[in-house]
Amino acid sequence: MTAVTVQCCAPIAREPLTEDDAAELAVLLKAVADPVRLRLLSMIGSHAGGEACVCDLTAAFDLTAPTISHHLKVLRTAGLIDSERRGTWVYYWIIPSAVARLGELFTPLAEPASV
Amino acid sequence: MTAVTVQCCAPIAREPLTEDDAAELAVLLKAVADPVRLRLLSMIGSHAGGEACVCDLTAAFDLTAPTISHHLKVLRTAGLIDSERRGTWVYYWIIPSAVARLGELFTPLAEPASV
DNA sequence: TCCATAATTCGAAATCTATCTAAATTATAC
DNA sequence: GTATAATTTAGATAGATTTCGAATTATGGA
Repeated sequence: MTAVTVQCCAPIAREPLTEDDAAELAVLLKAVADPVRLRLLSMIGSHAGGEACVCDLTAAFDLTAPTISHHLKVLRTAGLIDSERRGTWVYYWIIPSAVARLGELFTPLAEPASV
Repeated sequence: MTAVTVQCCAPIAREPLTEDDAAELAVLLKAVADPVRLRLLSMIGSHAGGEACVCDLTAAFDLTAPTISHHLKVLRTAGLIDSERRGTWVYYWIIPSAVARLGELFTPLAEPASV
């Protein structure tokens, strides 16, 4: 036998969020609620080797370097990505646990009761 | 034996999002990237009976009725909640599949390889 | 039919966000 | 030193967002 668990509801729907928790969560969600940042996140995450050079990222958009830099900083401040300089270039990678935490907010806690 | 699955990565990080997909997703994420709407969503979802009256929701905030109405409309337009008038009052409930879809974006597809 | 209440819609004000240009700054390689 | 990659800063602008008060719609009861 496997799952005794009950498909309840996303953590966000189990009990009302406090005002403070909601404010904090909104900051995290705002970080990903932008088309450019979503693409940056997915480009970084899907890049070979798990990391991407800013030079590649900037080249993929029709935006200036300062603008890309700004978006990367928003993602970084939110704790979703991290970076390191190696020689001339700066590389970014995803922090999987942070992204997973986002997912857990909306995902039912338990597996569906075995069908 | 249970899981042969590999913990890969969130769908968002498997391959780069197209510009169109990113734009569409951003709309959905923007809907939840607001403290008031997050609280509304969690209040509706955690309310006894699975639905909540606008009158209860409005009373819980220090905001006017039109403002709450606006936020409910954003959530509704995003497909996250639905509503029905019953007599004098209007009731809202969560659309679980829509909320779950949000979660799936950031959740690793597979269970962790059995430890 | 008229009135009171619940909720939404409308229109406007204040604020925030994304983006640019341009310039300055930092770090590294040659 | 000089060139390149990237970030930061400042100021500017266009557009989106949050919020309100007033007007509107829908319903139930006197």
